[in-house]
Amino acid sequence: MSPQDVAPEPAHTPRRSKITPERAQEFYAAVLDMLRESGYEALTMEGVASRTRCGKSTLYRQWGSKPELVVAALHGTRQALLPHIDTGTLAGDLREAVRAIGEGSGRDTPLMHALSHAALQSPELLCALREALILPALAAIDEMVRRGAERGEIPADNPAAEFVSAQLLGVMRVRPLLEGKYADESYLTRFVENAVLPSLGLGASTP
Amino acid sequence: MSPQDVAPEPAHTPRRSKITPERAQEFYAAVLDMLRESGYEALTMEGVASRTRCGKSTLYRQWGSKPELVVAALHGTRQALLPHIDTGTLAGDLREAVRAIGEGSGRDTPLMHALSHAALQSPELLCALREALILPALAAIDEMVRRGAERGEIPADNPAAEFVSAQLLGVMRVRPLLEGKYADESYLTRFVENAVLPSLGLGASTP
DNA sequence: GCGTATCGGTACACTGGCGTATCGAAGGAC
DNA sequence: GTCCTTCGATACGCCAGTGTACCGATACGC
Repeated sequence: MSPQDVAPEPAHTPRRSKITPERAQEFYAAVLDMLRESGYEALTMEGVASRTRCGKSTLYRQWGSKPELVVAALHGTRQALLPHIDTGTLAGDLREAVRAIGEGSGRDTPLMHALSHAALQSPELLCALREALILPALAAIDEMVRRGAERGEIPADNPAAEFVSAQLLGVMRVRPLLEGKYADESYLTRFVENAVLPSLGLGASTP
Repeated sequence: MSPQDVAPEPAHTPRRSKITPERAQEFYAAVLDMLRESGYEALTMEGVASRTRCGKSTLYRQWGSKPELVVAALHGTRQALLPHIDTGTLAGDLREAVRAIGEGSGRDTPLMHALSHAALQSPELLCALREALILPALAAIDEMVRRGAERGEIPADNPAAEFVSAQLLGVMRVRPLLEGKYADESYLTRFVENAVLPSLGLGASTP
């Protein structure tokens, strides 16, 4: 993933011609990595410049300011938090979803943590965060629930249905405060088995 | 430089004698307020000094640094997020709890948001945050569940029991990202009715 | 090839917060 | 009433990050 390991030691950094889309992706990846590592406030333009081996002038020419760069990074790397999942049962879908989340918890969970407070104070940032990370995850989960209702696994008007995504995202966000570490697959799986599925009226032993 | 630029004090600020416990509470309250308003990173010693009308020297003499001041503020104002609640039924307790949380959501929810990311990078801060806010809330909720099991409302080994507090705290923390505003009483109540209680096997209509 | 636009890199002035030092003044002890 | 402590306030040096300006180098269009 990280392109920096293939740069052993050129005598001087090779000059670039223009900001190609591929090059922009490198910037975006660096920005998101730094956000995950240290948070929004600790992200600096100088840090981005030095990590990506570019001049600050390039950053300011292209994006203007740190908030704009972060928003662009979110929009520019809209990658699915959840892959497409369709196991045939709601319980299976949810189990697979938390497996995927736990597997990728080194990626999107820290990012949400890093941006959530900053986003509450910047409408643009909140909008970008929701579009890039939150709404896709919500949509994916709601789609699983919808299919489950369509198949008749749960009633179409199951009142717990609308809270499934909030439960999952919520527990992802609160676990670090309770346990000091991100929610892993094993915890999330137990949560789904023992809390989410029962709230929908599905027993823990449902296949 | 010249005394002409600011004349904010018609009356002279009354000198204080020493940092009495009451005075310390004023500092702590100011710190927590500023945390709620702007977050941990934006909190500055200079800001605290000017808001509390004290000299920076006083802050540094007394607390040494910003992290220590914040930790002291958390410890020094350990106020119950939840009042003591015992309505006689688990469902009643949980409904009352979310009512209290929703009512006080202008106080502790923003505080948790402000500190959660910083706490993940500072063990002392995480410890203080847990002791001051999180563990008391956890204990209160778990106590409700324990009493419910004792009364036979739910099985003693109900597997969903351990997730009740995580469900509640989690949804409190994720709501702003989904809806752009803190969880209010009405949302939390619907959540308890439609997700938490059903996950415990209690119907929504249980008194 | 050649010209030009853009790059990476650096220097600069500016800002804001940190932490220290110092000072006059007021409170409290006696 | 006097002395001594501690306060509030401010000035200072320091550092880090911002955003601009300028440079030589170089990839690309023609």
